[in-house]
Amino acid sequence: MYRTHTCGELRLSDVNKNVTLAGWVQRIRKMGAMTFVDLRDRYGITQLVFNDEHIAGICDQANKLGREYVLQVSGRVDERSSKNANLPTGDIEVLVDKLTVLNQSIVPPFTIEDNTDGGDDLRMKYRYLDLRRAAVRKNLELRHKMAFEVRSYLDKHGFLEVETPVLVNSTPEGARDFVVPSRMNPGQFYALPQSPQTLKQLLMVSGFDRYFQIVKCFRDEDLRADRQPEFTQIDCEMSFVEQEDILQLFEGMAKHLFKTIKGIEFNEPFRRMTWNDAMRLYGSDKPDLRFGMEFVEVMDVMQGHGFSVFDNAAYVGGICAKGAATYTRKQLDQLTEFVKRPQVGAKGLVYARIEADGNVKSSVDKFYSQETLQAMKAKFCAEPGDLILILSGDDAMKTRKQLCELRLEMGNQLGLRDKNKYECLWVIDFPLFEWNEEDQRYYAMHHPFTSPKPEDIPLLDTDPGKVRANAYDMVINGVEVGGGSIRIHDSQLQDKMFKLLGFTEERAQEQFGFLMNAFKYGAPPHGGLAYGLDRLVSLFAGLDSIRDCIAFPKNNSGRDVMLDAPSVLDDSQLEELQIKVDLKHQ
RNA sequence: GGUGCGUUAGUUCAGCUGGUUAGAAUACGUGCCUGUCACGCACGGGGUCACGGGUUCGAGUCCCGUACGCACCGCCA
Repeated sequence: MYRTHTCGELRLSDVNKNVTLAGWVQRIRKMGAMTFVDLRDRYGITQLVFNDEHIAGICDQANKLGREYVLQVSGRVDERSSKNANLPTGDIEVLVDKLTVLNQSIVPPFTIEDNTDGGDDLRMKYRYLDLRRAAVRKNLELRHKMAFEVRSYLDKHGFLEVETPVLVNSTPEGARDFVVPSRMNPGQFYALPQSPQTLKQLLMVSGFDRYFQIVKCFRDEDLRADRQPEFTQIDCEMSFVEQEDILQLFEGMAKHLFKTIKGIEFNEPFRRMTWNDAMRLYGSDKPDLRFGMEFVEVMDVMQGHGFSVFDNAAYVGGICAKGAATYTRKQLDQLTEFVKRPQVGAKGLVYARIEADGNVKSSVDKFYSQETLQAMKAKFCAEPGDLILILSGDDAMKTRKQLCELRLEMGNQLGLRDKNKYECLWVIDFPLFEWNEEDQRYYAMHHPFTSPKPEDIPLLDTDPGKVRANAYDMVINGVEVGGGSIRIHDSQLQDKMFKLLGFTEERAQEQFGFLMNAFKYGAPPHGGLAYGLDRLVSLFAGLDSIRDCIAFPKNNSGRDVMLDAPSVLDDSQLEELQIKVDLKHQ
């Protein structure tokens, strides 16, 4: 037996027991004829004492150890004379009788401690060492616990976990596919699923009326802090349900997670907001509701006074930052620069301070009377000490998105985005289509299987852009953690959708014939949703990047720097696949 | 495809308007130390300043390009 206890479990009640521990050397403190070693495993850290008074010469053995050596030690649990309140095991130590070095270690490239000196890049290259750190390990433990609670909740509600294939076929719409060549079918490729969307719909046709799967999905698109090329979805689908049934059940799942994992109870139903309101009030389909600062439109007040920037704009609106009138000229200039960055793209920023006497002092004073400015102040419900920030532009939607960036930045600067506060929201009534200016055609905003709202079906022929979908997203603290829709189960309506999306009958048949045919055999009404597990875990853990809750993540360029993947193939492998690599852009 | 920031010791970073031998902290090594827990003290080793080009009497420092990393925009049904 390698060990009788872990390095995290011994307490005062274990004093005088003879124990055997195994683990890694975290730190060595040499005191002459006595040496302390912090021994670490997954469960914690226990202090070992090597004392020459106890066993002659044992310090010499201990002094030859190095960081990350793997040890097995036996000895007696003693109460410490000076305790360490920072450690769960801080009341005790193990007085070592016998030391066995199970393995040596070369000096690690960074310190394996909570406050490591290693940068992200290096930690990823040696991720197996990084994962020894409690800070990273805790994220994976949280991930396990959340996945466990998801399974428990869904099992309790009659869901079956069914695995779907990873080698499937390529779909033209949506994200780029990762492809896998087929040796047995030369010149042909599988694609890795962007989501098991069509397969779970087929399971509904098969009568598995409550399906779920915690499943890897793959998208060959550029990465972000919250986007990996392979990520994990909690994928769910139900039959004989309406939108309300799905919202209720999965709001319940989110609440179950908050309760069991974080001990937070939500007594009220989650807020709901139409996509239109979200865009109008927050300029985003995933607003962060931890703070207010809703947009206020001020076209009526501010236009027609000779300030041509506003007079010629399609949208003039702003936000009121409570108590921010103390902002200095320098800070306001920095905000102006922030909105003028290419990533935001505004032309400029108009600001107005509400002074202690109630007067409004604005950067465009010369165009406006105090009376007009007071009318504006009233629209914002602004009070002395507040700061009003206004953007304008030719394109109302673009300007709102710029204002959204400014709102989030002000939320950050004013400390309104508390990581320990959670504001959950359903965004509903998404548009069914999105017009693409470049291609001069409609694309499905969600996916081509999303059903229109029944009352909007007539608009499909007259004004497709106005059709609303039975689609919904769950948003927590400005993060889209999940989304779904009620699907089309009628093959005629599905045909119509494909037509509107520019599919010829042949192409629709070729790409989705299997689904269309299945729907002819009695498809039940169905719908579902999928949560992004990585995003949920990073939100619960308060992380800035989903990488920190993934054991072996990819870097910004989609590379695994530890494995050095992707890599070129041997000629013999290419030969077998009958593939010739000819890089065009070199 | 684009924008911004970065690349200097094992690591994290400093290095100003260009100027003799490139620093700190930490890690590492050696020695001292019996109550440390970020132990302490002393000494020591450790650098192709990412790469290529240019400007200059002289480049870690200025300019151009490349590579890599991070954040973001586009993209992500």
